[in-house]
Amino acid sequence: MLSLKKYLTEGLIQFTILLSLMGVRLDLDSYLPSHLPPLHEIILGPTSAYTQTQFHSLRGTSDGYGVHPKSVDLDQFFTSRRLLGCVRALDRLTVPSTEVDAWLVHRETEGSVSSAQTGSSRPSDSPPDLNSSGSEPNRDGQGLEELGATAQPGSSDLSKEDIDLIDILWRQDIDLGVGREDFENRQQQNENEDVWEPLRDGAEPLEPALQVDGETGESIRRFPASNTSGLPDAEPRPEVSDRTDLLLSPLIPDMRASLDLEEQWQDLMSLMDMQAMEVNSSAEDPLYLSLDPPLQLDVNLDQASLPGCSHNTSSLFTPTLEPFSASESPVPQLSSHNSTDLNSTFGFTNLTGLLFQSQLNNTGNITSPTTMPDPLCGLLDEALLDEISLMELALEEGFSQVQTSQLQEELDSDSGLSLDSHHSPLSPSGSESSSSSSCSSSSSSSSFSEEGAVGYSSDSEMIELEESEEANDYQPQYSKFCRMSSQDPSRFRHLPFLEHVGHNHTYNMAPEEPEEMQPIMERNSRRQAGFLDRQAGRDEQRARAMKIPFSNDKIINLPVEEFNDLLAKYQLSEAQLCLIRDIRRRGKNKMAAQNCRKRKLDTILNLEQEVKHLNRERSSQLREKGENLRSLQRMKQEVEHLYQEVFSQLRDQNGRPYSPQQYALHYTSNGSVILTPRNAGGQQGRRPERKDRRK
DNA sequence: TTGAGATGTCATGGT
DNA sequence: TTACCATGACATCTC
Repeated sequence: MLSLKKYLTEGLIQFTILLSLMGVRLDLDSYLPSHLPPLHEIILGPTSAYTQTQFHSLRGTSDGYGVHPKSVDLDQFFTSRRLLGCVRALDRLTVPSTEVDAWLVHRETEGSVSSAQTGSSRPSDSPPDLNSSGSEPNRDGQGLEELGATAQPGSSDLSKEDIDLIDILWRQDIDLGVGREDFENRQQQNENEDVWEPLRDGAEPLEPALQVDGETGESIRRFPASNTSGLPDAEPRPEVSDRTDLLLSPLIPDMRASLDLEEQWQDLMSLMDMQAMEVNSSAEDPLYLSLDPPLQLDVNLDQASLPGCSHNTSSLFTPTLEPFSASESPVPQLSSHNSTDLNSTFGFTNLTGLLFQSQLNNTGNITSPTTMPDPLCGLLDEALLDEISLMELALEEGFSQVQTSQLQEELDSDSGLSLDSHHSPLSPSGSESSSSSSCSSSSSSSSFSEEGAVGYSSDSEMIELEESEEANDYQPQYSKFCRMSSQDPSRFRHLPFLEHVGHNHTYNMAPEEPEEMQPIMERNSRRQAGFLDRQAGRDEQRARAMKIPFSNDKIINLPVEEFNDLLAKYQLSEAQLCLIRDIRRRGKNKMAAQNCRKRKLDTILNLEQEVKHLNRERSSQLREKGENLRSLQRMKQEVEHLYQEVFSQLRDQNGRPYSPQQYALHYTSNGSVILTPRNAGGQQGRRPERKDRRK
């Protein structure tokens, strides 16, 4: 509407003057109603870009060959098919259909609209009523006729091509900042120089009038009106009615597919969440500690007696050293000093370190358990300790690159997420990166995969996803993620009803949308119409102005061999060749930029998911670490009590207990426990007492 | 009027 | 060398 106002307020008067100077009588008042499209659209005639041709209507009803190559629904169609395949492969989802709702709508309007069917299809023998569907009127001559304009093709001296050219030149002047005065002056100059005379008379000049494109600096060769192309017309433009029929052949509006897509997304995401939960639950499994081989005490039975070893576990976990502090026992209380000395005295594994350290902890002399030396390094399985230490290293000192890569592999295997993955299963449009590289090859072979399209964003998809976000609390990144998609229009060159859709860089909007989607759609429609009219339409206008005899889609998407062959078929000027190459370069780069940005979003989204996954895993491992530490502490206490119990029950040849100050039990590498005199540091090999004892 | 977001385009480097 | 792609940077536009 803004563009309409702009044209009405600024350009319409000038254009009226221009047309009046050329002898064309236009009833511009007929364009004033608010529901009419901008004037330039009316004059330029419809392209599939602006016409509500409802190409999306075939989506979901066929194999997609009815989808317009640049329709916003094409990517969604592919996405829907792929997701539907995934979901069906899971054999657990049933995709509900809203077909019944559509039928009810049809039933209500059945009496009033005799020719209309459910909205999922339109009879081919009944011409569609574009105006009644709320879409923009046909911008070709047909549209002019419907709007009551008197400048109909064939009824005026000016052909549609001339009107296009006039409009293009006028708009280029506006783009260059030429004011109204300048434009009027130029009009007068044109009138004086009779520049338009050949056009009006339809006489073909010997030399086509050359004009310099102020925007591109290129020379525009203008051809007479009688020859609409001025060049070998290898692609004759069809008549309006034929084109319209062809374009409107696949008219099956399909909101159901979009709704299905939302549901499929929800199910797919719930599945992925379930997988993530499984990963977490597996990671949270407690780490069971075991002693293997079992603690073994080798005590010399010849020199020691063992009067009844109590295995009362309650006593084992009593954090005191009552037996040692008994009054009748000659064993004095041990101090930390003794413990240190003992540990430093014996080079091999010393249980006294554990014993006395823990004892001191229990008596309150030593506070932190982390300061004590690892007393179980000889008792616990080394593999277990390695595992614990690795976890601590990972948790407290960060992941090393190797660990990160391992974790990455695990994450990839678990959730399918990858930092560098361009084929993330999360991606609604999957393998666009590889597809972009295969764009030309696919177009050359005229075969394509459903996910390999390269092209433009799907605005209706975005709208649907936004709607689904609001309704289903979708994660917003998914709409952002799905905002850009890829399509390759060249892959649909063989489709007959798309053959004439060559200048479409815009997106179709679904013609029959729910009422609640209308504001969003109108907003996006206005935005895209204005934006794409300037951006994507620029090259189209240039191509038309330069009389490029083939479509921009071909220019952009043809393989280089076919492209060169196409160029060789025509006698093109240098300016035309330059423009064609620019269009090709810009078009390819445009798609590349879209793919690049999509990859960025994919990467960001994947990283976001990965961070969440790592956070969950970190929490799980922290819990596991705490459990391990508690278990380790319990084992320390148990070993301590076992030591005390065994040591207190050892007797020498005289039946007296050994003094803890003079003897200590040591755990050797072969699993035996020996009793060693503390002052016999150089006599470690001597075993005064040895007692085999299975625990 | 300003800022954010989207998109197109150009330049550059890699393949 | 040429064509193509990826991407950073910038411009433009809309909201």
